[in-house]
Amino acid sequence: MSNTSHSEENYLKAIFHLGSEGTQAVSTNAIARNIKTQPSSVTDMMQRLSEKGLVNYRKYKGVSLTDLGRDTALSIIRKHRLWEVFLVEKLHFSWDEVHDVAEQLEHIKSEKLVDLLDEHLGFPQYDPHGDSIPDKDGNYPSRDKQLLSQLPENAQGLCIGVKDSSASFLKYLDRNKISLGDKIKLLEREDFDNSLLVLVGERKLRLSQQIAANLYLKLL
Amino acid sequence: MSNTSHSEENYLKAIFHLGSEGTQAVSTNAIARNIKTQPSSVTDMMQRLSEKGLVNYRKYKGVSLTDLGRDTALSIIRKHRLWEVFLVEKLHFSWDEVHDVAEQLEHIKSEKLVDLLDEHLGFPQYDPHGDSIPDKDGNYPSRDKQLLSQLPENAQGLCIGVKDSSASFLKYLDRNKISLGDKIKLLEREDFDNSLLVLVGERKLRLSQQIAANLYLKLL
DNA sequence: ACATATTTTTAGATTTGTCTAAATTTATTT
DNA sequence: AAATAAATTTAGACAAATCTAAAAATATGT
Ligand SMILES: [Mn+2]
Ligand SMILES: [Mn+2]
Ligand SMILES: [Mn+2]
Ligand SMILES: [Mn+2]
Repeated sequence: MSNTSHSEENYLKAIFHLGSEGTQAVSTNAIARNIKTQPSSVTDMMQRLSEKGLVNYRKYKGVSLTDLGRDTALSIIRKHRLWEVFLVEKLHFSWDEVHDVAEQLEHIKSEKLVDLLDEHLGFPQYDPHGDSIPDKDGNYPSRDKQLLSQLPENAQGLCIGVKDSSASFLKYLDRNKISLGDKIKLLEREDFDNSLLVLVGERKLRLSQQIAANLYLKLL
Repeated sequence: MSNTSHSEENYLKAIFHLGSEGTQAVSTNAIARNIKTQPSSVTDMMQRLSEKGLVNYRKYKGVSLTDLGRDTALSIIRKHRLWEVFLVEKLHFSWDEVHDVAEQLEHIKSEKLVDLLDEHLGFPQYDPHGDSIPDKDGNYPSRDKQLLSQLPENAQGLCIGVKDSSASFLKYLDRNKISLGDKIKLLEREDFDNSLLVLVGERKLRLSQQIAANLYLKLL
């Protein structure tokens, strides 16, 4: 396999996430913003990743992942999400605490470790935030899901994921007792501010547009 | 806490191990040999670690750990050994496969992770090679153990650790079905080559001096 | 004690990954 | 189609970690 550094792996992941799974070209500035670095550093790195055959880079035109780059990115994402499952299921971290630790663990290099971890966890398909976990060949299920904010009135579904997985959003959900797996029904939309009146299980709640735009539902 | 790099941590660990738990001064060359680097790189690093207050360094006189350096080294060793236990107990790695992965895992920075891992493993006192695991304050049990090679005839004890934990030695032990916890009795020593005739459980075995010099026993 | 060998340090170079400031290219307005 | 703005790249610098070769300090042997 390719011999990628910690830093190179972070760039590959960013390109994957920014360019709808790596296929689309991504701009220098978008990457810089994503990994909190300067555009000039991104350009440097893109030239190096291009040398290594991990990205397709055309000056001023943005980058996309090569097949090799995509495989590498998926293997990092696989590790990230498996470690998140481990932290929540086995060590009882809460879902808002796992990301930063997983950012470190995802760079550990040992195929055996990843595969045994996967087995130890019972080959989970989704991480604690509802994101799907690629298998060892890089395949992952894509399920159809919709943002709560985009549903028509009276639609209902199961909450299966979050779009924003920042600690502050996750803690908001905890405080309001909204968890993955909950049944949510859209009762009515307030035209003025686009806030929603919803039924979470048995409870009536009012959710702002911002909240609703970050909750994924699987329609029932 | 101190903000140590991956590389700095490896140097601190080396100094700890080479200078009987960090208290004694260690030579530049010994460190270089231990971490497979050049003596000039060691000198450079010692000057940097000294700046950071992690080691006591006197030109040409060797180096020892400060209290802060010792604490840091112990925290890395704690993590290394806890991860080794995890890999063996939970993921079913064999004891000769864990070291290299633990060398990576020991650098993950999250106090919460380490403490929850410790709890998850049931606060183990020893790693798979019989080395003791420091607790969160850096305390660890020291038990009296003796090398099999140094026992008098007819002495017997429990095998509680290995001095050399290289994969090749550990695999030799596996092939010969010698494990930690086995009862070993020294039947006779051959004067010519210092090899030993021993009883491992019920089995009679002849062990070379080299093997015997790497097995720790607790006398019965 | 003096010559020789060994150990350790310094000097200078290299790689990786980052930065700021300036130059260049591409996009947007008027 | 210029002029202006925004995005991107280049140039040059820097810190961390490493190396090789040369110089300096320490240890050893006669
Ligand atoms: Mn995450
Ligand atoms: Mn996640
Ligand atoms: Mn080890
Ligand atoms: Mn060990």
